[in-house]
Amino acid sequence: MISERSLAVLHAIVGDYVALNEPVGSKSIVERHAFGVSAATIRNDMALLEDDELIAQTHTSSGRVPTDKGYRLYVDTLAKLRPMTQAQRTAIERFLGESSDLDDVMARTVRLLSQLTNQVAVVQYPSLRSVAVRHIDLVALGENRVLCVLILGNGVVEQHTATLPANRASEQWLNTARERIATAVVGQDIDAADRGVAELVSSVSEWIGPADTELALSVLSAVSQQLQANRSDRIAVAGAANLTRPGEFAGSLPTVLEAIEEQVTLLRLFGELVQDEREIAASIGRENEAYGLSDASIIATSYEQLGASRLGVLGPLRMDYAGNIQAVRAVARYLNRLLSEDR
Amino acid sequence: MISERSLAVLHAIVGDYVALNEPVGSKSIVERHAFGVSAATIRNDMALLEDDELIAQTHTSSGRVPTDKGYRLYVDTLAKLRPMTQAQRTAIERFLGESSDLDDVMARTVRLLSQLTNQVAVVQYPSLRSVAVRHIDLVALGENRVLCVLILGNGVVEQHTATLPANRASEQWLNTARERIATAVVGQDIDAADRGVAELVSSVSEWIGPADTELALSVLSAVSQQLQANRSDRIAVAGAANLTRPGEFAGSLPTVLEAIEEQVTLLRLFGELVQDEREIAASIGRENEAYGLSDASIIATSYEQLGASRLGVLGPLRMDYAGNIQAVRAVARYLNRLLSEDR
DNA sequence: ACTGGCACTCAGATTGTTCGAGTGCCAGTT
DNA sequence: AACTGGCACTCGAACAATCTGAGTGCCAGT
Repeated sequence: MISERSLAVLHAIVGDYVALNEPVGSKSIVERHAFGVSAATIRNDMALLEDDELIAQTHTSSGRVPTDKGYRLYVDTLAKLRPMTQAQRTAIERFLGESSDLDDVMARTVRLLSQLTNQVAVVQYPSLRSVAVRHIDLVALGENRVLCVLILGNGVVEQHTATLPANRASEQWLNTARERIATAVVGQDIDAADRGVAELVSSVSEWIGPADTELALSVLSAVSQQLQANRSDRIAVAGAANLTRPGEFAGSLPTVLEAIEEQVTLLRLFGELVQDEREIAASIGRENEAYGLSDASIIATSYEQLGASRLGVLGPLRMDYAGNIQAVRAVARYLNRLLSEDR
Repeated sequence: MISERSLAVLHAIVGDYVALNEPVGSKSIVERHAFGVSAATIRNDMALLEDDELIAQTHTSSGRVPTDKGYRLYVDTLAKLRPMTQAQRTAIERFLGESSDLDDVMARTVRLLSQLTNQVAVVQYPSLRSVAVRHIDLVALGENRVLCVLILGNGVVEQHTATLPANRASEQWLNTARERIATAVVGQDIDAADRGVAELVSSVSEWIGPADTELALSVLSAVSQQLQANRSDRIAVAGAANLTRPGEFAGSLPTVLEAIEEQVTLLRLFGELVQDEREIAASIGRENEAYGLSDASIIATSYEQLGASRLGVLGPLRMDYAGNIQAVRAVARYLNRLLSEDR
């Protein structure tokens, strides 16, 4: 088992290393922290920590550096979170106030988070699953295309075009179809709406002439497809420039940039990471190996009461975990308030 | 004036430097290119080129490297464009085929361009100015908010929420308003539609009870605002990882990443760059100084017949201009076809 | 107008040397 | 048993000295 003081030493090492970006040695620890013991004693503790693979030396004889495992233990034993600085608070406050459409809110939020943490910030768009369909529209579009527009309770507008089979849909035909679908769908949440559409499909011949079943089916399938592909799988990213801070992602920068651009990766990662709603989750170094992000740490949480959407930051192993956790939590809380109040 | 052969030497230097990423010397030129003359002669030509500041040496005695001005002349005198490789052709062909909504098309196009060029690709969303309004909708949204949805001829859906003054709009009231606005707007192009709305505003008291003028005005202003803020000012970016190719953007990487993220910058740059419709434009090195992109070159063109929208690539000074120009042109042409055919 | 030859320059690689922060270990102290 | 001081040792970083070779400018000769 790890002694009380050894753990304190670990914390000191992580702290100093994050602050100074240099391997930290026994001597500098006694200087910078008021342990009541000598350097030699610290060295012994450090030897223990090294046995447990919590810290490592870059080469024989030079200060220690936390390992992934060390960071992990550090985060897990992180008790007191530093309160946010005044600057951070006012930044969030000032950011409050005007909000207009969802895209705007997302863009600003992600930028805010990135500035607060000086890392890459990632915000997933709110999930739509639990939100009601407010309006549906079918608009004829050129030859044989129909545009389905879905307006959701939280102000999100979904669009999708469906290609129709040969026989064209008249304006009037579209009107009846729209009406019919609307009654089955409006006011329902996404899942219920989809079930409603499914019923329409099964009873299609009852409400439409047999000649047009094919037409109706293709429209319905488009609507259903659109309901299912609820676009909560969009994300906003900001602060990529922070990755270039010298010495951070030396070799793996391209990989990280690719991962960020490849939104699917991020979505999977976030999805897997944030399992328990409401909790802050961290994934450190090689824990992200599967996503090619072994050199990065991710701090994330979910931000809708209902939980399906995520936000977080991505940064180097050597990051200010305490501060970033705090910032992620604050922004999530703030976004919760903004989204619920506002709609 | 510059001699025929000197120009050829410049082309050789640019070509070799782009290919090898090493300053190129007189000797290596005679080896790699079939000039019928000796190294010493080449040296004389190079001295001339250097007098004209078209090439420079990194230090006394070591090969020459093109200057910004050299690249510029190179691009301007680029006559024969290498035909696209077979691989590139098939990539574009394969990419053809399924297209669904605009977001998808943009995402795929930008990725395609990035892969073809191995640079950062930028595609501005199609401009909406010249496109007809196909449908307009007003949807009551919570307490005192109204969501305006605008569907345009090219399949783009615009959304915007308007906050109403105290007196709420009934569902029925919205219906009449919608109808009225629709007749003024549907079928018009954006500009005409905006004029239509302006007329409605000036004659508002005629078609609405005086009690509701305030209400009507706020809705109309929202619609107008939305028409004006035609969102052609969105852009899609891909291939940021290409910036990390070793040795390319050594110091300026953060700046470049910031510029890419700051879409406003890119939009301005593109806007200024592509003046003549249909033409390929290039901006090299310090020509981009105003945007903090002195280390980058941009190759861009416009891609809608009507010209307001742009696409292009951004890369290091030392890039394959001929190939990239070719790729940009091909993708623009392709996108033209796709967008016009399809809608 | 072009060429061959020659002296000169200079970045980059290679090697050697020194310096010092940091370590492990052990005998001694509390 | 826990801590401390001391000591020999290690090894990267920093610096200096040296060497190498690609490349140049220039000039006399074809």
